[in-house]
Amino acid sequence: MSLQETLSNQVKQAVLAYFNVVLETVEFQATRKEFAGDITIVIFPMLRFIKGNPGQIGETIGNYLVENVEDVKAFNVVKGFLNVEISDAYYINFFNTIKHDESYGFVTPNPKDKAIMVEYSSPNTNKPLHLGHVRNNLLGYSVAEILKASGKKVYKTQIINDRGIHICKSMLAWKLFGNGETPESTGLKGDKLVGNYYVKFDQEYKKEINSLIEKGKSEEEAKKNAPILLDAQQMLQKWEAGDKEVVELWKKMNGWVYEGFAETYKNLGVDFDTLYYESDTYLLGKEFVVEGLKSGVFIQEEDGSVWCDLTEDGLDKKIVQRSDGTAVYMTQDIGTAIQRIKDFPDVGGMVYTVGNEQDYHFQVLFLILKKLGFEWAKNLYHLSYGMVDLPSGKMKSREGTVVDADDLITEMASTAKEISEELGKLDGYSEVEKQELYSIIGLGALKYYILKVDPKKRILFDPKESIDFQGNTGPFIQYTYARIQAILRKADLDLSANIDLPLHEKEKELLKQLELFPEVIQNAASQHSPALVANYTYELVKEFNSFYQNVSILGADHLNEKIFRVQLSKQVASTIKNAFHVLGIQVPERM
RNA sequence: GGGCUCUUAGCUCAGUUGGAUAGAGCACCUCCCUUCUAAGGAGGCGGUCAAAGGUUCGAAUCCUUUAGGGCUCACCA
Repeated sequence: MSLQETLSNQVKQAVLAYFNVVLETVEFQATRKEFAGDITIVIFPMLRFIKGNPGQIGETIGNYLVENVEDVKAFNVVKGFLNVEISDAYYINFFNTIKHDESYGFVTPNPKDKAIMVEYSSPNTNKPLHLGHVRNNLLGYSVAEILKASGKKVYKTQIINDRGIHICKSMLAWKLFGNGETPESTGLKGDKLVGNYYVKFDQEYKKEINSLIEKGKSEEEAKKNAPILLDAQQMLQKWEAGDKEVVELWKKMNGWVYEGFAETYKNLGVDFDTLYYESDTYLLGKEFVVEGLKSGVFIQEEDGSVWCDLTEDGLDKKIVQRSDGTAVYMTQDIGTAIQRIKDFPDVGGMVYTVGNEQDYHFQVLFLILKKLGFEWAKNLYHLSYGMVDLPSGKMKSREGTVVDADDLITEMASTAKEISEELGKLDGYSEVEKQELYSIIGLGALKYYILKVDPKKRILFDPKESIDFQGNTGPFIQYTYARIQAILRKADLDLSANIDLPLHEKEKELLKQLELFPEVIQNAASQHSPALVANYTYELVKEFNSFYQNVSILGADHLNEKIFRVQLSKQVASTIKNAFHVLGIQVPERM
């Protein structure tokens, strides 16, 4: 039984004994630092059931706790807050139970439990990944890792949008202007090369629109009838008809893009367990349109189009199949969800990492799947995240204001290099080791900067601030980890012993902070929020640095004290490592 | 216009079943390296929690209205 549960029970007993009242719940909070005590019991909510003044009630309960709970050492009451002091023995005992646990805070998955599939990234294959994708990837990956750490089996996946007019535009432009260029011939990453032709298409398209307007067409007409657009549309039709030449080109160019993406994913440190391609899934879902019609979930209009009427649920009517019988996005998503459950029967729920501009789409999708009667539909979650804005405003690919993912990663590492060289603490590191470290620090800065913000909120990405390495940043936390490693390298001690001695105030604060970690992981999992883990880690590290600066670890007066402090530092390092692991951030031995 | 959502220090953000004097970092100002890594620590400055009402012992947090941003309302994805 946890201390809080014990306290809760004892408070209830005290209230029953002294006031003859049965309490349902007891409200706890951490005692604020300006007051003596460790745990605070809030008296106010009890006033609804107990007549009397809060101070007196607090005194009564406090006395009862001191007498009946071994770990309660003392108490004080301030304005209806009962601050309870917990014995050092309790915290030392807690520490002894966790100090050899390298996976502290993590829960091992039960193989009998249902798995969760986490979808993230899901890019179009016509241009390189940018900062928006980076947020998506970091969030999706981290939430997947957090879910794993919380005791769930997880599959990471994505749906690659490899077909459609967008890729045909790149294909057409390459065919017209590419002169047979390849990644090999140009030295360009495949996704960059294909992206260049997407831009090229847009330029040509605009030229044609302008010349059509000059010839007297309206803007709308010009946009619809520009020859290059018509050609692209024709290409899409050919693709759908399975035209050999088009399909071959499509395969070739998508192949280039995949190679480019693979490199970016590798550099970003994200991975997938299974992949879905839109070209395989876009026709799925149509059979469920038939099912839905049979069961009355969908209705067919006279023109043949099929709709789902959600007006009773406060939503609109939504089309699920065009009048020509072809599938729309919604049809495909219905099919893909069902297909995934078929492919992975142990999956009991899914998380979709997709920007908040699609909130409505997912609301509708989940509702339709529920109406179609799928049991798992209630376990679908749209991990909706806010846009990434730049100080200059929104990112717009057409205006060239997007921040390229690869460039960003490179820049972060080179900034890390500059700062590291300036500080000059890496004597004895080989060039390879140094490069690896710069990458760890640069990525740490980037990932932490993005993940520390609540996913739901939009992010203002300030390049200058993102490469800040001081304060609430990834490198600050990595630095603390490296500092502890330096101590551990120097500490030639037997760390297996259980030490029992009075705690320094800073030691106690650290232990309290460590105690929170498992709960933080569980909360982060249920709320799908890496930000909770990031903010927790920052608090832990701040606490440690204060300890480090105020208390001598290796210079402790007594051997037992020294051993304990090294053990404590080691456990803090291990917890930093675990917390950062679920954020997808590595920790360095030195920096 | 309908729906959803956001607004907390100069800037970027915490603040999770409603609880004590609203907290951090950056920036600015003081101090602290012959002592375990100063990418650090100790402190200072800085607030009408967008505004106004309401609910109650108590509201940044819940409700209503208003103002200002964002997203969305396609036989696009």
